[in-house]
Amino acid sequence: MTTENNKDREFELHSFFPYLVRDFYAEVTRAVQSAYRLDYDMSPAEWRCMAILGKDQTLAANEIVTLSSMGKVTVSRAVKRMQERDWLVASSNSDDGRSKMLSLTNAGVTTYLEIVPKVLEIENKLLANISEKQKKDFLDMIDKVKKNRNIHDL
Amino acid sequence: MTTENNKDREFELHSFFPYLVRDFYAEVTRAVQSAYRLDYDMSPAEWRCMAILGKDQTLAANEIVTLSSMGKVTVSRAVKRMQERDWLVASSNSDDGRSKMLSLTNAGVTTYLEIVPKVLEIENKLLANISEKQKKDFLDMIDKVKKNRNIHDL
DNA sequence: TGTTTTTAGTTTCAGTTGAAACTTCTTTCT
DNA sequence: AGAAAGAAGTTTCAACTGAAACTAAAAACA
Repeated sequence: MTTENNKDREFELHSFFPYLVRDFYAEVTRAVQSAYRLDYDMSPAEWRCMAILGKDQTLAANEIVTLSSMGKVTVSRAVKRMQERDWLVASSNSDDGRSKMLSLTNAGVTTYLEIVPKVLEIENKLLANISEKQKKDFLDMIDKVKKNRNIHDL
Repeated sequence: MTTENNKDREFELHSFFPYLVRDFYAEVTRAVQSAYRLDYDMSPAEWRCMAILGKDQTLAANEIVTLSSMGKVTVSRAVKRMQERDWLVASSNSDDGRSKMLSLTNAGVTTYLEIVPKVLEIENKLLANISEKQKKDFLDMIDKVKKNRNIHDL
C-alpha cells in the first residue's frame, strides 16, 4: 500500500565507490588539519599555499593556482590573509604589472618548518604498516580513475 | 640574502598522501554530482539522503545520520528541502515523539529511480578497465588507513 | 513521582568555497 | 599606434558545512 515502484530499489550507498572515496577523504583531511588548524589558525588553502611557497620559494599567484589545484579565488584569499599575518610578502613583478611575486617571510618560513614535521608525522601514522607496493597500487588506481574521468568527460 | 632557514625546505605537496587523496576526491565527486546537481537541483547531502531512503524505505533522521556519515545539521536541512519539494514525507513516530519517520514519496521514488542508473553509469565509467582485484586492494588500503587513524587517534 | 540527564532535531552563527562579474594590465591584431 | 581580445587578481554573491546553543521529548535515577 502507498508504495508503488517497489521494484528495483537496490542502490547501495555503502558500496558506491564515490561515497567510499568521499568518506575516506573526510577522515584523512580531518587528520591532517589537526596539525595546523587550531594551533596555527590556518585553513587548508593557506597551508597549501605555504607548502608550495615553502618549496618553490617565489611564485606568482597564478602558479600557485596551477600547482595547488585550487581556484584562483581561494588562492587570492589565502594569500591576502597570510600577508596580513606577515607570513608572506608580495613584491612587484617586473615582467607583468598585474601580478606580484609571492614568497614567505622569515616568519612564514619558520611556521612552515614547524608544520612540515607535524604533517609528515601524521602522514606516516596514516600509512603505518602499509607496504610500498600497496601505496604504489593505490596511486596507480587513482591515476586510472582520473584517466577514465577524462576519457569519458565526466 | 634575506633568506635564512634555507635548509630543509623539502616538503613536496604533490607526493603528500592527503593532498593526493583530496585531489582525487575532488575529481570523483565532481563527476558524480554531474548526474544530479543541475538536472535535479540537488546537493550531495540531498542525494545521499535519497539514496539511503530509497533502499531502506523508512527511517528516522537519526538513522540517516548514522548511515550517511553526515552531520545531523546537514541531514536536517536536506530533509527539510526534500519535504518542500514533495520528495519526502515525515510521519509521526509512535515510539518517540521527538523524531519523525521519514520516507520518500512516490515522486521521490521516481526521482530516485531516475538518478540511480545515472550515478551507476558514472561509477562504471570511472572504474572502467579496473580489475576486481585492484578495486579490492584499493578498498583494503582505505580500511588500513582508517584503522591507522583510529589507532593513532588522529 | 519528580528531578536530572540524555537524546532527537532545529536554528543561529561563522567559516570555506566556487561562479560570475569586474578591474587592471598585457597581448594580439590590423 | 589604437582597438579588441585575453589573462591576473579581486570582489561580490550565493550555497554548503560544522560547531554551539537551543527546544522538546525520553530515559535514568532517587
